[in-house]
Amino acid sequence: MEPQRYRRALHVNGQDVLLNLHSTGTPQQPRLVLEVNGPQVGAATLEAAGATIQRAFNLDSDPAPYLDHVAGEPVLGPLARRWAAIRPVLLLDPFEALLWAVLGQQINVAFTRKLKGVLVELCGRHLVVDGERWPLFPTAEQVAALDPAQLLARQFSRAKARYVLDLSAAVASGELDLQAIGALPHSEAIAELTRQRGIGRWTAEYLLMRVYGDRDAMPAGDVSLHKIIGEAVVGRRVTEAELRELAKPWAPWRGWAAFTFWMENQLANPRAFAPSLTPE
DNA sequence: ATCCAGGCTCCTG
DNA sequence: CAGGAGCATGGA
Repeated sequence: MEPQRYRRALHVNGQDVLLNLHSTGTPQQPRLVLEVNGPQVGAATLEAAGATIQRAFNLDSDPAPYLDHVAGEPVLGPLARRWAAIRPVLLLDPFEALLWAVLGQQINVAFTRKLKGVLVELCGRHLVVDGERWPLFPTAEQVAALDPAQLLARQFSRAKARYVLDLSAAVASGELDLQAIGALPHSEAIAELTRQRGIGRWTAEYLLMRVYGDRDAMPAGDVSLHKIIGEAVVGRRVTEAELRELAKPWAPWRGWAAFTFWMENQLANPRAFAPSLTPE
């Protein structure tokens, strides 16, 4: 196994820290080491960072029930086994994930990264560790304070600028409580999220899957899933309604099923979209 | 140029 | 309630 390292700045337990995750040990006995750097990192922050990483990398989840459930599926079964060692990775920060999802609506991933970079740049939040500057995703308050004209000048569409600013204001005011939504049952969480302008069903399901770890949440409106699952299972692109029907037997693992197809698709087509194996 | 991209809102029938 | 038009923007 190649040595892997993952580093990023994150707001944890009320403070900004730099997470440094790397693997050691052997392929037989792999071992993950997490370092947490920053000014005055206490035990509570260390613990919170550890819990965040453990959760985000799905380290405690057991793929066996998923594999069993789809074992009889002619297409998905073998694919799930192929990707059994790779668990769906969650996103670390709910607010960042929300804006990521909204930014990514109807545009390609490269451009989504660019737009996210604009927010980071305009707000300028960062952490300095050992003289090195690490960008931090802005707070909801910071984004809400931006002028729409700034965003329009930086390739945001009018709708996108509006969604981003309004949603940030809603999070800042507490009207949209991303933490509380994580405790709601699936359908209530979807309803709570889609109440906001700019969050449709795709975005809500995406967040359930990638932030809240709902293993059954599949963004069935996703055009990439229409193509890759449709072609893999019935030999042609399918509609959202067809995908929902086709995915029913995979419940309660539809989120993991989507992940499996995304991984497989990337193997076949390296330039295609796939969920990052490190939280973006 | 043309089509596509990890959709959403709003308006029809 | 389902379906679809219209929308904006950049990338290939």
